[in-house]
Amino acid sequence: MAARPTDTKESILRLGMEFIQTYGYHSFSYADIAKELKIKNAAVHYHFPGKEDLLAEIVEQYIQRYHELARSLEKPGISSRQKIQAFINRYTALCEHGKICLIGSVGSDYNTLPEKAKVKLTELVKLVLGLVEKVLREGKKKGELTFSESARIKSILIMTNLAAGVQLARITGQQDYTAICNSLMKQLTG
Amino acid sequence: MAARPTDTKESILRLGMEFIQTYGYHSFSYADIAKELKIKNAAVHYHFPGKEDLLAEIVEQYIQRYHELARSLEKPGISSRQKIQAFINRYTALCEHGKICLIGSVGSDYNTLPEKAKVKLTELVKLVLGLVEKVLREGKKKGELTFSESARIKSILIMTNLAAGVQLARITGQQDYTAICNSLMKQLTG
DNA sequence: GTCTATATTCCGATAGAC
DNA sequence: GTCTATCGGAATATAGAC
Repeated sequence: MAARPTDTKESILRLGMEFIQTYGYHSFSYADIAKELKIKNAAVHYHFPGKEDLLAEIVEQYIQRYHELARSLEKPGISSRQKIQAFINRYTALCEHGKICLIGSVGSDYNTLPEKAKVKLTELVKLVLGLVEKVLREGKKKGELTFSESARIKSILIMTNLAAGVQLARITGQQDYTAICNSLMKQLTG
Repeated sequence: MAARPTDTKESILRLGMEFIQTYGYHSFSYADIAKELKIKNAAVHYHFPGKEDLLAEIVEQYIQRYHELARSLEKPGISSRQKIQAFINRYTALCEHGKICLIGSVGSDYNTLPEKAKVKLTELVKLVLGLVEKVLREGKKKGELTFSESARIKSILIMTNLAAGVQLARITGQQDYTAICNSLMKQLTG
């Protein structure tokens, strides 16, 4: 099934991410991953000795993806509105597959997480909030975005709307999430 | 330990609620409850045959508490501002104990919930959103609250800010949650 | 209503062969 | 790098005595 040596490891990470966003960290097992990849329990343990090692690398991968998003948005010619939209689009993609964001999923389990994962999760949240805050501050300065709160507070408001919004979508339907997105963009771009 | 027959059942419900809000539905066991109440595993099963029965009753209890809140806010002489504050205060109380709201906790586990709990959770969310929406609509009509969105959308925005806000507080600290509350009240009451 | 005792299943994890 | 085999532990749950 796996040709190059790293293929299996990458597949495990991908599946782990998917399971966490779909079912939650405590609701999938190494057996679930092994079955899906048509390998055995022990093979998963070879790549990630403990489940907490897998979790830490999944959160780390999410961090790297946000660094990549930040870099891609630094290219010239992208409006602040487009940058905010790119951020929102990440949540929309999750929503359309019945998933929730990693922060919301793992965050709900915060008090049961191994210390290593707690630290990485905090790093991730600060990264995301910082990214949004920067876009907001620049957008306001350039006159492309309008909001009355501080950029810091506004980034928290937006992120909490989206993170809880994708969770709400699974309970009451996707139209509530769509309404959140429309409202956020309308607030910011008048 | 338990004098009246219903004491144990009430204690189990109370502990179950606390565990769900602190650790999550999949991270506590009947053994945890039994140990805390100094009874045995089997005694918990007597009151709630399956864990999903316990979950359903906990969500139902939460529904009843919101009905009580709704009734208490119908008394005359309470301003719309005070009603919103009463709603926010529920989240603040959770936050101060490192807990998150039932909706956010169980909502993260949505795809793994028994059908009975899913139905009750949907009922709970609609109840809470409806309650906030009503207060917003009346407050706007009376000139006590200001917002540009529809009351329905605004209720969703407020609820998602609070639900995710208490989760964020465990990760990055309580000051972010406090900032959310201050911002929400400032938005609504100018 | 609570107990002892136990059945069943699953999970995370490891040893050692290939 | 993956396998077979297995261990220890925990969780949900039930039978039957008190």
